Amino acid sequence: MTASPSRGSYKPGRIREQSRELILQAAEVEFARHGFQGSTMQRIAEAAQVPKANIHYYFTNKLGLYGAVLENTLNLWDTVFNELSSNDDPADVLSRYIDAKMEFSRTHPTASRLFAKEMISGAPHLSAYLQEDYQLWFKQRMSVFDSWIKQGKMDAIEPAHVIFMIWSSTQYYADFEPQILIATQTDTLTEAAFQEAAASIKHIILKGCGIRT
Amino acid sequence: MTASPSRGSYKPGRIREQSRELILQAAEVEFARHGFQGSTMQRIAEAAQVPKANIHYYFTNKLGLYGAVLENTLNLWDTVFNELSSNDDPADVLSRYIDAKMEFSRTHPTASRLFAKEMISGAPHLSAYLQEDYQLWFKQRMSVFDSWIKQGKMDAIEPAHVIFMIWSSTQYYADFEPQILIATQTDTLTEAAFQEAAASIKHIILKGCGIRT
DNA sequence: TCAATAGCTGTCCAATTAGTCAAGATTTCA
DNA sequence: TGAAATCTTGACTAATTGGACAGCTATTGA
Repeated sequence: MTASPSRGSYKPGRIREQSRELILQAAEVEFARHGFQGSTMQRIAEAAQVPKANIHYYFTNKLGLYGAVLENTLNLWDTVFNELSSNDDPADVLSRYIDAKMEFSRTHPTASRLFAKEMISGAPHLSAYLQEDYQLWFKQRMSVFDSWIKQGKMDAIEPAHVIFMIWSSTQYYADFEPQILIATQTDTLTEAAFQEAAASIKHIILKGCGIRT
Repeated sequence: MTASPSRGSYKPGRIREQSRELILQAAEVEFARHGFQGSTMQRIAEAAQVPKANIHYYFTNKLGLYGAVLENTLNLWDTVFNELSSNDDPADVLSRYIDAKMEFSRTHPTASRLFAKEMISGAPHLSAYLQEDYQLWFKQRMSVFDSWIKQGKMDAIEPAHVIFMIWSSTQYYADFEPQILIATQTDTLTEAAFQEAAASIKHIILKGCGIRT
């Protein structure tokens, strides 16, 4: 609203994209750690190494910034969600999906944490995104499981719970990292540790669902 | 520091306990939903239906209140943690433990969420509690699993990952309730839903670990 | 009954922080 | 080059909020 482009035959600068991205990244880390209210524009500005007023040039207000971060993050999630494709071989599909989710936890822990915090807070800013598309996606995947059950390819377990188990166990390694580190008495989760965890999860889920590998 | 009991042969009132408890309960809900920074003393006061200044009479400051809430909560957790007793029958032990954890998620969702938020934030106020005792507990349970593996009572899976799977999947139904509600298109998680979830988790974990029931 | 102690709260204050703004610097392209 | 558009930022403001505190009421036990 500050400067409205009246009829300028101007170039929609690419500085814009760079600066926005820089700020968004800093904001994601800040929001994931301290939540919406707990984050300060000042700290985000410092992390992004720009003056605070510069953030307000690119984003209308704090909520707008938060929304932009959330949207950014949700696009990432979508990619991983859709990794759960339908296929005739449940062992193959679920293995891939668990690996993809686990890889996401490893490479995008802050995105996972941001999402988790939103959920725990009652998803006040997420409910808009998680409506019809999401429910459709969920229903479709459920029906794939159902068909596997009908074909005797897996045990008769309510598919929703299987999906929830995959989500929870994989996200745990991003969201609850401090607890894992303390419990296992290590100080970083290595890539090898993630692979070992993924292997364990795959073993338990597949075998636990009666899926032949 | 306001009124120091110099040498009063007085009775350490029981009003104290009541008021403290009232405030703690309101604070737990508030902190679980909005986190430490996001919570305001004013809102907690309103929820507890006491003037804000009254909270400051019982608790030194916001951090002190938060610490008290956290300590309260951790005592609850301990009880459930210790449900994982050692016993010769893994099916029995794990079944009971999963049920206990699930029951905790159902009856104490705010405690679960508070704990989760702390973890996701890097456990800044929790690290003190989660040191030696916790690590000892974890090691001991791990060795129980190891003995089961040695006795051929379960598959050779790194015990830590099994415990993490139990924790994550059971806590999920408290922490990520909004997501579950949206996905399953219901508006409350009934006791029956919890039992069904517990049954699924038990099926998958036990069978997945190769534990005979 | 009556101090002494414990419990309560309205009012105020200082610090933090989101957001504004206007002036200036830089970039773009005709 | 130059003027229009875009970008930058220091300084300021208003609102929120944690916390202090003095004076008050209620409870207790002798």
